[in-house]
Amino acid sequence: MNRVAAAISDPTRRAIIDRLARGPARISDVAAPFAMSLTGFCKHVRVLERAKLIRRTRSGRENTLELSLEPLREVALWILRYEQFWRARLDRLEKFFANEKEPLP
Amino acid sequence: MNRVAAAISDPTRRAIIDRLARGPARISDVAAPFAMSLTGFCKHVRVLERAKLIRRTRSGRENTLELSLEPLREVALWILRYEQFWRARLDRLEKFFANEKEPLP
DNA sequence: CTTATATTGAACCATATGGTTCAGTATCGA
DNA sequence: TCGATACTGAACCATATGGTTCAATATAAG
Repeated sequence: MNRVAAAISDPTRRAIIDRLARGPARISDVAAPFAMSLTGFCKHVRVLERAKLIRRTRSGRENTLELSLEPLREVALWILRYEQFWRARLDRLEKFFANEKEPLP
Repeated sequence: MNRVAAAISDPTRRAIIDRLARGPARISDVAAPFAMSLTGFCKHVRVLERAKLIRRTRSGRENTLELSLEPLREVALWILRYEQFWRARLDRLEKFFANEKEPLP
């Protein structure tokens, strides 16, 4: 989980994850909103890929990125071991999510 | 939450958190099990301190470290947004299968 | 007062991160 | 075929991380 926690420590990469949570997309399309060179952007993609948080599908010259949230589970589980320290807050959080109709931003 | 996620991406620092979850302790005592110089260990403490995951109380020459799990909440919250996403997908999938005439393969 | 204990600072090293630019490759469309 | 599009690699830079050793400081204990 080292690479996963490190991966989500960067706001650009969290934004990439947020974007891909709405569905798979090409690198260029995901990169478009970022004020950064495409080369720099690709480095973030590499970091997410090494953390297994995204899968890449090459078809021709296009690279389609797809989110794989599985590795986040381990980090969540580690943090939730301390659940007892803030159980009340977590309960409220769960209720909040339970009442949401659209879970994603 | 950048510093927090980065802080927990290192196994030594996660072990420090695990140790301090059992109660406050002096730096030397926390450091003892680690095959590492005390100076090196103190650097990890600094990282955790900047992430506000531990508080330090100086009394004389001793530094007592105390855990503050609060900052982890933001990371947990961010991940749990997707936990909900998994559940929502699963729910939809279950409904889909529930309406199928053919049983599951 | 002297010495041992607890911790920090400074300097150093290797590697990773987050970014750039420029050049190259591969492929799609006209 | 030719040019535009979609990336990727190489080289570079600054800073952070994870570690070391040796020296310094502060304080507690004898």
